[in-house]
Amino acid sequence: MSETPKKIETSFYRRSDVVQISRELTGKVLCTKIGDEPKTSGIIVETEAYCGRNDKACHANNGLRTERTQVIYQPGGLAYVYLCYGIHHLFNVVTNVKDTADAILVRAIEPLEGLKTMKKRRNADAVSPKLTNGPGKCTQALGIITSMTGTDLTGDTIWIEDRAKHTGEIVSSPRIGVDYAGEHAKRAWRFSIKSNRWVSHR
DNA sequence: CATTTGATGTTCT
DNA sequence: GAACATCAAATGC
Repeated sequence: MSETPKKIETSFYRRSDVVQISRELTGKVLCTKIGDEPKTSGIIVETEAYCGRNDKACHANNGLRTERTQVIYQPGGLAYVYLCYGIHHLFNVVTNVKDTADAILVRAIEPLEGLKTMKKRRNADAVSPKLTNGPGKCTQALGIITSMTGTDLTGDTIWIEDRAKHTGEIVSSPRIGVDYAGEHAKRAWRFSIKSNRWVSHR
């Protein structure tokens, strides 16, 4: 009667509606297995959608194609990890087909497996919301770093599982930290699980 | 409590 | 040289 963890496959990521995928991603389980360390995982409780076309908040807005953003143009199902403010590694899921620059930022998770390892990586002595309730904290707890950009999410380093687990109502709200995007910053493309204590707050 | 500020490094102009 | 999808510690009530 165990739940059968099912790894999400490529077809899930390659659909065209990044906002819809972003919504569906909440409640799924993000997992990592880095080197010899134990598997770590957590329920995705907060995501944000970024669309390459006509979205100023996206790094690859308006066809901007650089060394950093090229992975977003790859077919869906890859990881896009980049360094923010010189310190934090932010993890995104690349979606849609080749040459379309859509991606989803994972902003917060609810710790599930490998708690001891995550605490060690975060240099924390207790499991509390502080452990993973922000995009930079998630990646640190899961051991994700920028060199993992381009990692295939159907591989055995970073992947996402679909467990039919009850989570909660999904609510949408404006994206965070993208005020520079003008009108586009107001788009309600952030999805989170209602009343979940692991969701980030501003 | 709320608000401010320093840390930090890669990317792009 | 400026900007940046952030965090934690310090300061001000």
